[in-house]
Amino acid sequence: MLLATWNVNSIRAREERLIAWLGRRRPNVVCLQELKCTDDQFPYDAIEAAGYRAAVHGQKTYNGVAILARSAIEEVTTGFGDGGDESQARVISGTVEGARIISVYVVNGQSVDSDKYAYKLAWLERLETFVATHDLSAPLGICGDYNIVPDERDVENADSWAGGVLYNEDLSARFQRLLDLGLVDTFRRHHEEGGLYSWWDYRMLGFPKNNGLRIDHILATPALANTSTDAYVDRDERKGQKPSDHAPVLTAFGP
DNA sequence: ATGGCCAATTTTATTGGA
Repeated sequence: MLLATWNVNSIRAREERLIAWLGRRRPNVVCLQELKCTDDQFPYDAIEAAGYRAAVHGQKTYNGVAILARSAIEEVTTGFGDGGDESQARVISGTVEGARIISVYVVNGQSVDSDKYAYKLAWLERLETFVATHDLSAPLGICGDYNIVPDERDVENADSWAGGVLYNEDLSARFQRLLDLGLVDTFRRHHEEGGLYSWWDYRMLGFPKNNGLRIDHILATPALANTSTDAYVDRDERKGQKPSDHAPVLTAFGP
């Protein structure tokens, strides 16, 4: 099973590229983030024509997450369901081919002294609790834009990012806590080296200079992760006309 | 040393992204 995650930065702006990419890569399951559209604006027809089902949790202007799959997506739920704030569409879950799949769009945080960063930290607490409510002995993939740089290998210019809302010791510790629950960073399982990123700033020649961050992650329970055979960033999707500022990250599982 | 983006909406500016 080929599992992908991609922050498309507006699915309407990216529709043409997304459809072409689905046709080329044919992933079994795709977790999308930053749809930036409501459910009724979602391009269901084009995605269906490409051979995919879609479970969508949209929102006007901001956020929005989805799961695409070539087979049925069952038991779809949205949000954390923990009684907390569900006003931002950042989580959708579904079961595909016997694996529970969760698409997450973690809060960015804007600046460390902002209310948004406080919300990010509280949201990450909820994510940790949410993960722990699952059967972690079963196949589970939690994929998305985590807005966390796990460690120094995952940032090109560490000095300029250190202490910010994406890269600091507290966030790295929080990411590690997710791994300590039993999740595996499937990309890291196949790449111990640094310098491999999933996001590059549109500005200041970020991509040509490889001034990037690895913030999009496919985490999986051992039942799934132990079967992974390959993981990679599809850097070609950051090139050419109208790219998202994120490239897709993919992990292949199974025999 | 600095600039150099993109998308949606509130649109000829503002907000947010990372």
